[in-house]
Amino acid sequence: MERYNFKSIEKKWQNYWEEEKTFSAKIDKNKKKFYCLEMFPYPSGKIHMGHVRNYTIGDVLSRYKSLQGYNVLHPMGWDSFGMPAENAARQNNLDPKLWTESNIKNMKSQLKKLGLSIDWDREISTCSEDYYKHQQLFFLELLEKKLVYRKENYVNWDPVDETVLANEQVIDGKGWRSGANVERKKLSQWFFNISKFSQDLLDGLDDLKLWPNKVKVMQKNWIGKSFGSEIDFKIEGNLPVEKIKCFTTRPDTLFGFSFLALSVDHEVSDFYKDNKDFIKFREECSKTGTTEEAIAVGEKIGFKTDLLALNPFDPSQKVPVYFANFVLMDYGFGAVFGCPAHDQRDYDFAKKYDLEIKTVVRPKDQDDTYKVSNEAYPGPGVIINSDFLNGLNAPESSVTETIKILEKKKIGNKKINFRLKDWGVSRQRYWGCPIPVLYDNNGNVHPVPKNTLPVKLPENIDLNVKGNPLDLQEKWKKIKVDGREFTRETDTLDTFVCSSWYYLRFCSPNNDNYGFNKDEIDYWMPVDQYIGGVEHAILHLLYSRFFMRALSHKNQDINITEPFSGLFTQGMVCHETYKDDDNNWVGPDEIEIINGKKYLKKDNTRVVKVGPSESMSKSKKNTIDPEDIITSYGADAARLFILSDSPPEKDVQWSEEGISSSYKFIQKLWNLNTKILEKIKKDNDENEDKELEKETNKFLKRISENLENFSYNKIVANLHEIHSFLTKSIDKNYSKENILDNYKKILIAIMPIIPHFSNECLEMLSVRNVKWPNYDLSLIKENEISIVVQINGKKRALIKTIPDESEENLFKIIEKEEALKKYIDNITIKRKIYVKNKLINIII
RNA sequence: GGGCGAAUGGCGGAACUGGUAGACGCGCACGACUCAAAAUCGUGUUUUGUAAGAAGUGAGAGUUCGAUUCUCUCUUCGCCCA
Repeated sequence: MERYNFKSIEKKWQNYWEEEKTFSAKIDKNKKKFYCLEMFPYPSGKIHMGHVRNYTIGDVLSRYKSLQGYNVLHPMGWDSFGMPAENAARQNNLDPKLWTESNIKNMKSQLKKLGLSIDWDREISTCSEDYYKHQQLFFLELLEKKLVYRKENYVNWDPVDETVLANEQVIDGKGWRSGANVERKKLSQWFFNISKFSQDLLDGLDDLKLWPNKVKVMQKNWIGKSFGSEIDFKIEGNLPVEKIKCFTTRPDTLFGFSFLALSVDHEVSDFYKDNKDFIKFREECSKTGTTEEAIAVGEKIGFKTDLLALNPFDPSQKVPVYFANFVLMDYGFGAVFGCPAHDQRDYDFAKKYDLEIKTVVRPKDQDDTYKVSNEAYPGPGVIINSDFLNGLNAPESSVTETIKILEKKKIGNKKINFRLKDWGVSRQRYWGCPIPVLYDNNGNVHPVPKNTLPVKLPENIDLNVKGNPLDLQEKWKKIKVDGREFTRETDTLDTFVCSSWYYLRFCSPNNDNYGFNKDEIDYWMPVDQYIGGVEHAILHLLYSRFFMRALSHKNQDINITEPFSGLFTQGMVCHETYKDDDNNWVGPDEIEIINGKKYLKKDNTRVVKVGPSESMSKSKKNTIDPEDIITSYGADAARLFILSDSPPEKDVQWSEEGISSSYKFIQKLWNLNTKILEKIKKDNDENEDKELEKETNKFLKRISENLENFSYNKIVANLHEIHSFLTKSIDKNYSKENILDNYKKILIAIMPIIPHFSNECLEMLSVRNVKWPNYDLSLIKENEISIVVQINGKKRALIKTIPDESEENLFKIIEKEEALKKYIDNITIKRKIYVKNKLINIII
């Protein structure tokens, strides 16, 4: 029997698809559209298994929808701006553009080898001028709509590299590359006003029925709506400060007030800017870092001011005002009131500085003498020791009641606060989209005239410099407009901006005068199914949702607010980890298996330590190169295996045994195909067709359902089952016509999973222009079914009968059943529970 | 610390709205082919027991004729936020 030559067959079909432009998408208003999008990759140089999984899942869906008759848009592009290119270029003295372009070329050819149904004519790359010029125009439009603004903000500053670091580039307070202690520095930066849409972004989540709940919960928490009040505290002391505004979610605990805490960046700090102790304290604070985690874990420290704050409900109660390291300027107003009894952070602070701890909430099961001890009590209960608030249920009615009183007395207001902060988009980097803004000699902002866009990145420049290379490009920076001199903005945009609208560009990749074309986005948008890693659950997805709103803001031409109506987040690809005796990581390709034990390949004597399966990463050396896999086993085998072992939303474990078994299975399918072809050649008009029809339709039903639910791992199981059925029954007397008809349907149904194999076999049967085979429920109907007989809930027998049998008839059969006699003969039956076509439970 | 989720054979995982637990695959064992091995094919494979049977879905309780599925408590793990 001839072996399946995946190399030539896969190549053949990939060429065919390319030449025929099989996956080219065109608007056809008579057809229902389906926009399937996977998160586009960063062109790092090579695809990894995560890509294989992501794009295989999307490809299965695209091909399935296409077979069902949808007009499918399935594009691919490159998220090609960003740090790695700049770093690589710096290290090897290369041009980031050339580096990126050559990576794209390589990865594109690798993706093609996977046999993906992508419309490559729509390929886009965010670092190309054709892309970023539209982004610059959007920026200016947002500037006009006042959705972009400039403000001073603290950043992580690396004094050695003279550069701004992202939070994840700060490791233990040190720069990831230089190792220098990171400083806080105030810089003027560009911001997108995402917080303007906080409520809308939150409300929009309810309409996203096809999003995983966990992602919606994560976004909801990130937006972080909290309900409370702002309160003005009167201040006494020797400084010209009359009052300080605070935000709190627990105004009902005001009687437990024992200090007021300010951020070191609060305006009151101006009075202390020359105070040596305060300067020292502020330095101390910057060491603990500004992340919420660092603050929660770190020691709470304070600096006592000369001010006293008055309790608005009882002005005779005066408490000290502190600067404290756990108060952030960008939360509320940079000021919080401390209630140690009912907030652990405040409790720790009060203990340290020996401040009063007054209990004002008691748990429901305690009486009014209850006193907080050892730790704060933040839970629900009843208000005590609080004058006119006593007896209220906390926090439900107590918070709203307190706010009412505050408003009546004009000392506070109801206030909704959001955790979501405006999006800082300035990056002091070369390899990004230039921000199209100019400064005149007085530092005033002017948009770059739209007709002069794009602002192109200067090429062939020296990247081995400290700080932002663009800052040193004097020639590029200086520009004359209408005779006036200006200086260019040298910051570039966060790469998340590029990925916030690329889904629109795919609808009209060649539209030259604007980022997209209205008719085209009206037809294709929104994305019906977006697929990608859960690591983008918050930022990328939220930014994209914001960007769609920002574009349609004050623009009646665009009536899309949610870019992605369906979302699927796939799990990671994992692999066993290995270490040698010296605890060095060892890669799978450095290992040899002898008698079931894993040895180091190079000396064959030392056994490696097998560690847990972890997500593939270069540092742990547990990566598998997809290209090697495709070369040795073929794209269909790779696709089949990446889908087979786990549900797509969970992590999958890559294994040598697994991929090899998928490879063998395709060989088995091929052998079966050969047998079926022989069978079809022979005339045979005898008739055992019913069973074949039934099994085929059962298979089609299962595979259709599993495709709809993303249960792709179960599809692989279905495939094994139908293979096993056909292998066992191929020698039966099926008529030629029937076997052809059913086998054809099976081949079409497996096309989304293993498209090269399926197309090849269909071609051998001269089948073209295929449609998704719908199943026929009437053919699946069984004429004999098994019913479980339970005695007191325990399974005792299985009896065969016809469907929908009456309880009486069924019981007649049961009485005759030998195995059951010992249980029911001469015994009174208390009760019978009959679940039609499933089971009968006899209670004795 | 808070939120969300998960826990099923040696392993990955099935089990529709409560109704035959362990589909399918891997691994393993045995057999066939072979001088032999690999490949391939076949059979078996939750545990225990010769068997009939009994036990069994992280632990403990509850609801129910019946619980992997629902409720509560706990343990462990994962992810996110801190």
